[in-house]
Amino acid sequence: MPRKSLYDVNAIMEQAVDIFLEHSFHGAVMEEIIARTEFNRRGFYLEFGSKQQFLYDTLSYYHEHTLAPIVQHLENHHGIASIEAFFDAYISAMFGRGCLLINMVTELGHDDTTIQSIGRHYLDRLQLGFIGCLEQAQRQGTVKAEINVEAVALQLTCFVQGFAVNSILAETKEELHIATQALLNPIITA
Amino acid sequence: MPRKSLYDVNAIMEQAVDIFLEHSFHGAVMEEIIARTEFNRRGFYLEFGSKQQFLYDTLSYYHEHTLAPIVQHLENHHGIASIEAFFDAYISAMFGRGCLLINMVTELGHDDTTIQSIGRHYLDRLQLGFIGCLEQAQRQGTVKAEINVEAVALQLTCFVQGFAVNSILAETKEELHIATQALLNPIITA
DNA sequence: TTTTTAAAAGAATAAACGTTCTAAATGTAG
DNA sequence: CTACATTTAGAACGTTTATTCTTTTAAAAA
Repeated sequence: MPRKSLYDVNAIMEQAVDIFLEHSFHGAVMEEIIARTEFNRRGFYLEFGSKQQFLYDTLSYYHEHTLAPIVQHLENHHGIASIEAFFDAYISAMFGRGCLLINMVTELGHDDTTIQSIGRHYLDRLQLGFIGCLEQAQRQGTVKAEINVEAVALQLTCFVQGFAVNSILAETKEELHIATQALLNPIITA
Repeated sequence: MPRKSLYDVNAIMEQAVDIFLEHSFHGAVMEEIIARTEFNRRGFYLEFGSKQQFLYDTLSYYHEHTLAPIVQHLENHHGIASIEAFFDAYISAMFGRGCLLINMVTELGHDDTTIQSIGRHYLDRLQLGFIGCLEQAQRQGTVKAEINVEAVALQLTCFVQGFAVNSILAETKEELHIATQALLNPIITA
């Protein structure tokens, strides 16, 4: 029997997310990927085949382990509380780092249809999540009855991407929370 | 007397913006930059010194010719009308392309302090522009007196970056306009 | 027209990069 | 303990990249 490989794919993915967040896709060179992960070159290419495929897998891991659990808050359908929980979790995850998916959309989105499609699915899921929460909140009477649910959801979805960008430059978490409050205040019943 | 150079730096900058928007910084190779601009290699390095400096100059051109005229709307201090004019102009400029400055912030923002600083200045200017318009609008009675001007300005600034990202993936301009309306409606006096 | 000077074109260069290959090391089964 | 299969480490390879150099071309002043 042969020896078993020493590396833990999940741990590697975790570091890959950091590396791609720090340096972008093209800015992250194989040298650093090999050095900072517990990989050896051969293992890397046996496991992933190419740097490009490695990005896709990392993105998939990031979606599953970072984005999906946050979006999950919206899918609990607890109205406005879910939306607030979502933003709290989102700010914590993004602050000082930004969002890997959004970074890949801005870097590769024009050329790479795979990234485009992942990005669009993510936006759709957000949009549907917000709609569900807002409808629930309207039934509960916690948001104003007169708001246009789809339009507000579109606005919230857009806002989330703004957070992803601002998180890279923001000096403090505070301003992100203040912006969220300004966003939610007007739709909440007094 | 020697012959004069044939290239027009402004025209080149215009194309450079397109190239960097399409392929990102690292994704844009000198081969294409030389081929798509009316440049020859020697002229390029005589004029800019390096690809990196070329990016900075392109970014400066982009700020002056694309972003600044749009932000200018906010500096007219015509209250809510200025804000609406700003968003109309912004959506037109970004749709299907995204924002070069924001793309460079997401791609290079962690490593490159020059880009960081350009990005922060831009966000500050937006923030101040929104504050000026909102205060003016409050004096005119066109936005509600009870809103927290700084918080709403923070929210609008954040929203703008979300537009920059969504513009890359959005199918139609319509959804961007709808989101803007949802954003502005709650602060406008009935 | 001649001379001069710089631009244009693109070949050349050296470094960096993604990927593959080689040889040594090591865990496991018999 | 031996033999094997596979990992590990990192040297090697072929491309691609940014940058420089060389040669040819052409505008403009004398």
